[in-house]
Amino acid sequence: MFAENGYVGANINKISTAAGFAKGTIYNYFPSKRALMLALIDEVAANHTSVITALVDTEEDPTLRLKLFFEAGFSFVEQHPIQAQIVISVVYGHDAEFKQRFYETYNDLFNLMIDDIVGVGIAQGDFRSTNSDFIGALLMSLYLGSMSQLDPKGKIWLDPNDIMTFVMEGLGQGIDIGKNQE
Amino acid sequence: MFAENGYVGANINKISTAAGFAKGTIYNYFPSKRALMLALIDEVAANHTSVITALVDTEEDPTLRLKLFFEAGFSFVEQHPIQAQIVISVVYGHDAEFKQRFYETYNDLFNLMIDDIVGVGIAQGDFRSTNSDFIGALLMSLYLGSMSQLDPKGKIWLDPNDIMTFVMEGLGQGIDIGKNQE
Amino acid sequence: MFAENGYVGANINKISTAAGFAKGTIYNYFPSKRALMLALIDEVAANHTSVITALVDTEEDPTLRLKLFFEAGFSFVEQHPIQAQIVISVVYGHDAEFKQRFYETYNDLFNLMIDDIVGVGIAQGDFRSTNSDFIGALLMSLYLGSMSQLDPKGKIWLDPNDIMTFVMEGLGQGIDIGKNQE
Amino acid sequence: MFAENGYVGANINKISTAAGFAKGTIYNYFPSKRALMLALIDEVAANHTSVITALVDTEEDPTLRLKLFFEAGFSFVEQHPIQAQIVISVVYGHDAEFKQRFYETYNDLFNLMIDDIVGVGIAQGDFRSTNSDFIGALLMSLYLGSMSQLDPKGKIWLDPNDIMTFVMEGLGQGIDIGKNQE
DNA sequence: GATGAATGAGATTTCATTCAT
DNA sequence: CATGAATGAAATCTCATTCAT
Repeated sequence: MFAENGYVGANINKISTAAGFAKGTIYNYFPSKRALMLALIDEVAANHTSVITALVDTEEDPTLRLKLFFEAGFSFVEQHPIQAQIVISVVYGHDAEFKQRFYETYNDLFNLMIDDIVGVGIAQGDFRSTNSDFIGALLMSLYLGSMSQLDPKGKIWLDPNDIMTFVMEGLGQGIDIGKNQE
Repeated sequence: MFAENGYVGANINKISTAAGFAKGTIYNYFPSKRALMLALIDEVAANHTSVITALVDTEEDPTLRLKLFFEAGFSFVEQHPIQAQIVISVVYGHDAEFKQRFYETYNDLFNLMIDDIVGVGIAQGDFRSTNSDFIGALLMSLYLGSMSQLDPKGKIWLDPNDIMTFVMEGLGQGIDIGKNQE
Repeated sequence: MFAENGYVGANINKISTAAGFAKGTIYNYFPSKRALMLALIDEVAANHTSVITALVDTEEDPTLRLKLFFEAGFSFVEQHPIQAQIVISVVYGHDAEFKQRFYETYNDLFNLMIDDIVGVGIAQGDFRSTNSDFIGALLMSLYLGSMSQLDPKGKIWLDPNDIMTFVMEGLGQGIDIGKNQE
Repeated sequence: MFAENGYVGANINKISTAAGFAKGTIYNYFPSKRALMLALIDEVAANHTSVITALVDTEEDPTLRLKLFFEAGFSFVEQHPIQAQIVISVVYGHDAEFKQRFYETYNDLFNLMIDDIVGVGIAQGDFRSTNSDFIGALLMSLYLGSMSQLDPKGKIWLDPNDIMTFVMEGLGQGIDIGKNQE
């Protein structure tokens, strides 16, 4: 409900009914609609982070880790489009408290990208750049932007492989771009 | 108000008061809150499109035109952060009618990017890719994503020049990335 | 407007526009919407009353006068359906002030029917009844009821001649009923 | 409230307060003011129809059935003046949807009068006329017209017996008219 | 005298939240 | 522990009326 209609657009009554409970039951578990949304953000963040981290940690090479980050990320989006939509809703929404909660709960993921992948990659000379913060932020921005290009069935319009290729190219690898995009 | 709080969060009463009018006065000019929002989308689209088109049309070379697109785009965002926020609000929001209106009113800009810049650039061999649709969508996505990284003062977190450099690199030019990012 | 939508349903703005004036102009002539309606009731009453009285007064015999009353009445309704609708609106409406004004302004017509036609008719033995008030009220009720059976083109569904025949029969005359109704 | 002030004049806030509830409670049972009114029309129609039908069906002779129709009808009006006022409000009001609902829900009553009473009465030679539709419509019109002559206490100004006598006379019976009118 | 932009009281409707059962 | 009827603040929208031009 939150994913489909946004926080204000979501309706506690419909949420509870869809969940198979009565309206009041929600208030036995969450003190308010707002608290429910915050709990949801936490849950999504935990899932999202663990899926990506788990896969990224199977490799050590920064380039491979970066690829795995995007792969795991896009895979998460395709398999959990509703959770992804929640993220988009919060990131591009208007609620300061939700945004803050998002940045808090996704802190690990940002650090993974900026320090453990890009930072190490630059230090080892794998990536052409002197500024890991910029590159990290750019890549996260590109990732979030791609996520938001969901069609209703949760399929990302821009092919993940093509995006990765484009990114690798920008970071110094030479591969043909766009070949997977039909 | 729409920019700051989103469509649902905005309040007609506060909007009118902030504009120095009484509640009812708005309804002498717009039949509904929704119609006001649609008019706003149209106005922003017209401004946004004309600023970018005007600058892009001063050059003929696809590479230069692409640079000018981003320059004009980021310049518009920095000078009109509130209008930019409206765009973000619509693009990443939950209202289907607003989204459709956005895509209708921004049609020219999408065509400019995809056909007139990327399409021509690929045809001339300036850009390494065979798929102008993908590249065009990716670049528009990157542009919109960057726009949304506004801080409250309207300053984009990611430096426009760096983004352009990254893009040029991905498309086949060789310049150091991230040097302008402090 | 009042006829079509009722007093509350009528809109001062549309009224003035349809009249070819600006909204404010009405208030140069009438202190309020209510005053406008009251003036309208007076005007309709004057028309209505004078049309019926003029025709009824061309005869002296109560039976003929009663026939002329209905003839003139139905003729007025068919030629001025909108004015007739105003009358219905007031008589069957919910505004006490309007109703009172109606009974005041239609006082002459009620007296014409009850005293000058039915009263005289009973006194002369033309009508079988001992109660002119009842018969007068019944006939006025029947007249108003018939008036209200207007279709949008102002045509009364019940044929006036048939109603008159029915009435005459009830009052002691013998003519076939319903023959004019197709 | 609807009876007293008409549909537009009635106020949801006052309705709910008078009913001993808060404003919003009504909306737990009816989706809109309009839906509430339609439900009310249906309920009144069901009551009204069943009271009349039940009594009319105790006799077989058309003349007696016609008398019982008026008796039951006027009895209903005197015992449920507020429900009667609702009917008047709808029949002589300006809302097309309400009118249509009225004619739909009162269809059985119209058929009872036109086909089962007047039609049969004419066929059997009890009523002098060749047109059951006209007589039926006239009698329904007379009935509705009489109903609307309510004083605030629900007492009909025109005595039901007198109206019935008048009607019987018009249809071919010979009884003194108006003797019961005090 | 005509105008119509501005007004704001008041109406309907929504929905998060409470709480007695 | 679950329920859902009741609540009322708050939001959108209407429209008779005012008044400066």
